[in-house]
Amino acid sequence: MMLTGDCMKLHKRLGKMQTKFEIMQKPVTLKDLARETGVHVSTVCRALDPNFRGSLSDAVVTRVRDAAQRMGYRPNRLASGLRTNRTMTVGIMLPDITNTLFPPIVRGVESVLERLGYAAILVNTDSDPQREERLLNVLLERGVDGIINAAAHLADPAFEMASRNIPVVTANRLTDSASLPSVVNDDVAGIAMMLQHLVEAGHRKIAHIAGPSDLSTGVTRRHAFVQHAKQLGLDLPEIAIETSEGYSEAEGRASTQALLARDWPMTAILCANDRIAIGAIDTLRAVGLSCPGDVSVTGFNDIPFLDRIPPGLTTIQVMQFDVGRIAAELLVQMMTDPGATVPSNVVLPVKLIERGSVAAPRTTIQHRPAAE
Amino acid sequence: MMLTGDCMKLHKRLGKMQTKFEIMQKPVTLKDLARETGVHVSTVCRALDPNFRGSLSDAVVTRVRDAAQRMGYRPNRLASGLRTNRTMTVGIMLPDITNTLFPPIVRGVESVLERLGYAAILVNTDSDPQREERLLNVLLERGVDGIINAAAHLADPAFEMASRNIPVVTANRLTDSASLPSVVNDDVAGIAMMLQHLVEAGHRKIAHIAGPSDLSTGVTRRHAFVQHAKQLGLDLPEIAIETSEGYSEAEGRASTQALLARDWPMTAILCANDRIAIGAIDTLRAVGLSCPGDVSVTGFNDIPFLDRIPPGLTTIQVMQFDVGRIAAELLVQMMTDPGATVPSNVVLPVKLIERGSVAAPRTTIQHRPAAE
DNA sequence: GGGCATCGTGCAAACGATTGCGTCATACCG
DNA sequence: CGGTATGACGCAATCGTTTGCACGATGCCC
Repeated sequence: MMLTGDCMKLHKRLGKMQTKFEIMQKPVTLKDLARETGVHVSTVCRALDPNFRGSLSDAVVTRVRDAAQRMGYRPNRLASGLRTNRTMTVGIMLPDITNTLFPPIVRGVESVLERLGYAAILVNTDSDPQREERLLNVLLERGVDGIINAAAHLADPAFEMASRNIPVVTANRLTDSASLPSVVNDDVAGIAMMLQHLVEAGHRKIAHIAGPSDLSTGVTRRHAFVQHAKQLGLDLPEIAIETSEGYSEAEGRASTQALLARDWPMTAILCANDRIAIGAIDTLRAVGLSCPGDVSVTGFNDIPFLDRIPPGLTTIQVMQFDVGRIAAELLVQMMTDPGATVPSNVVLPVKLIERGSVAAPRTTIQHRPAAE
Repeated sequence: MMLTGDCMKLHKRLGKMQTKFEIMQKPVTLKDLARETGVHVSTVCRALDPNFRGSLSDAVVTRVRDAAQRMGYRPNRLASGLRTNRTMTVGIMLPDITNTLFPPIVRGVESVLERLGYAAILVNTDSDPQREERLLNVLLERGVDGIINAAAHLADPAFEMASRNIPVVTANRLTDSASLPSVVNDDVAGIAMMLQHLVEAGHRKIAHIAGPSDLSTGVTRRHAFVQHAKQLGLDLPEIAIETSEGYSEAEGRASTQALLARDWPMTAILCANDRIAIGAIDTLRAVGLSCPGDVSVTGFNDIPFLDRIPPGLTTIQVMQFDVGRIAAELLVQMMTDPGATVPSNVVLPVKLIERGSVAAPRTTIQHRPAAE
């Protein structure tokens, strides 16, 4: 009877193993180490725990550790996580990793988490709230210890909910709720510097292509633009601002067409980010206007390779790696000491990078191409 | 006694909860659903299993599912994975996500895995074997069901080992061992096309900056270059080839300096990838040579924004998204049906993109800048 | 009407690691 | 020498799901 049972079991196991991974050896567990070293599995567990605050004889500890080393023991984080409720895994949520703005954030996050033994599950929301909610579940089902959200929308009910049960830090963007710790760039200062720069170059009629109005970067930069334009006493009619639906070259092109169609004699366009600015320059060129000859254009972020793309976009350099790094540091604090309330909102300094896309305005401004 | 124990427990639990996440409710489990619906937890489990092949009364199924919905049940993948040995999580290993070559691969992988309910743990090796081994452990400890390795070195003992116990597919690169399924671009065809293109433009003295010799892309492209150069009857001395240590602009600059120092009258440099090519053009310009006027330069991969960088690099377009997508499809096959031996090596077609960095060679070739 | 298949559920043992508590034995103190 | 503190370990429950098996009930056939 017993024999039969064992045979069956063995047979099945072989049946499974003989498929592809022939030499597949079962991973060694604490139980195996216990058998090998002749102590109880609980003792093995403690011997392997680097910060175990109890007492074990040195003999046992070294014996266990040697065995673990020798037999290639690899802790099973699933089991461990099930028991302790800590998986040493965090979630990173971002709009789209192919957007060059985000990889540095990821590396920044990893730069602090990896040392501490964390791994990161990465998900791309494509700015789709439905996907975002689904992916949030994907993370929670896997018991992540915390989440870094670089895809935050201003209104983000799912995350508001989640953040009640699990540490969440937003990176690069903010949520409406001030309760969420965040790490962002100094959008206000960046816009102020840029506007100042344009004015110093002689511009007085400056248009703005704003980012999406459901993103903090969109509204913050837009608001900063309006505020500082007023302070500087600039002429700022409604039609000087066009709000794009997304941070893409295509949106930049479309928005620029819209601006041009309005017949406002702008001499510069301050764009909410680099990709929009690139699109803007595309459209300017397409209608026969040159940048910076006819219209100056500025960006935001200073994405990679931007320095190599003519005419060289004058932009605001942000520290994306540090955004990720500091966000991770906050998250670690929250994860390790849930008691400490760490809801800080870190704002990182930015820097103006002058390139070739800004020049003094022409005395005679010719807005529509002659051909039209 | 029992009472005291319970009190203690309760006290502790409260102590933990009252910290930051006040309203933190315990996640609802199968047990909760069982209590709620009045059936056994095993029944609940089956009722929730979409492809359960047994029989359950419709009444119970709907009752359970309703309760699950209502109470916000979220399956615990840790527990599930512990029991079934399937975590619905895969590992993606790549050299560096900030290298724009890799994000599309990641999205390609996700495009197939996400639909099937998989999540991805992403790790960056920085091409450091030590890190690679450590990160491999990070993945295995978390019980990933499979690994997509886009950071493969030619000799990769760790992965050879791992691939005996768990499905592994290499993407974009190959390993020495033919046993690992892989998805790569047609490096040979790409180099052949490019060489042909240069020859048709009139070049006969073509140098090559090869990629690192521990990477399949490095040696494959180099080998293809040599083969086709011979076939085309080109003059190809040893000094026409410089092997770089990495796929970076800096390496491209250094290698180009080395080539220039050799006094071989090359009229074109075929670079192993775009970033090397960009570096090459940098150096040419630095010593007063123009591209394509004095020396034609070509790349490989067609990374984003390349079309916007002057003079417009003529390059080979690869389908990185599909590399990821197909690698994931292979992986899924291997994960779901370990019996089927799927070790195929998929090679994706490439395409020549003509831009401005290739021109006919000058009749009079002047190699060292006049100033030197 | 007895026997037998089938259906709908329950039972309980896993999976591997963690941890509060209990239990020895030794050491030490008065 | 009795008693107690302490050190070194074992015991067993627990985390949440899964799944082979058992078990009662119903239906069906001869």
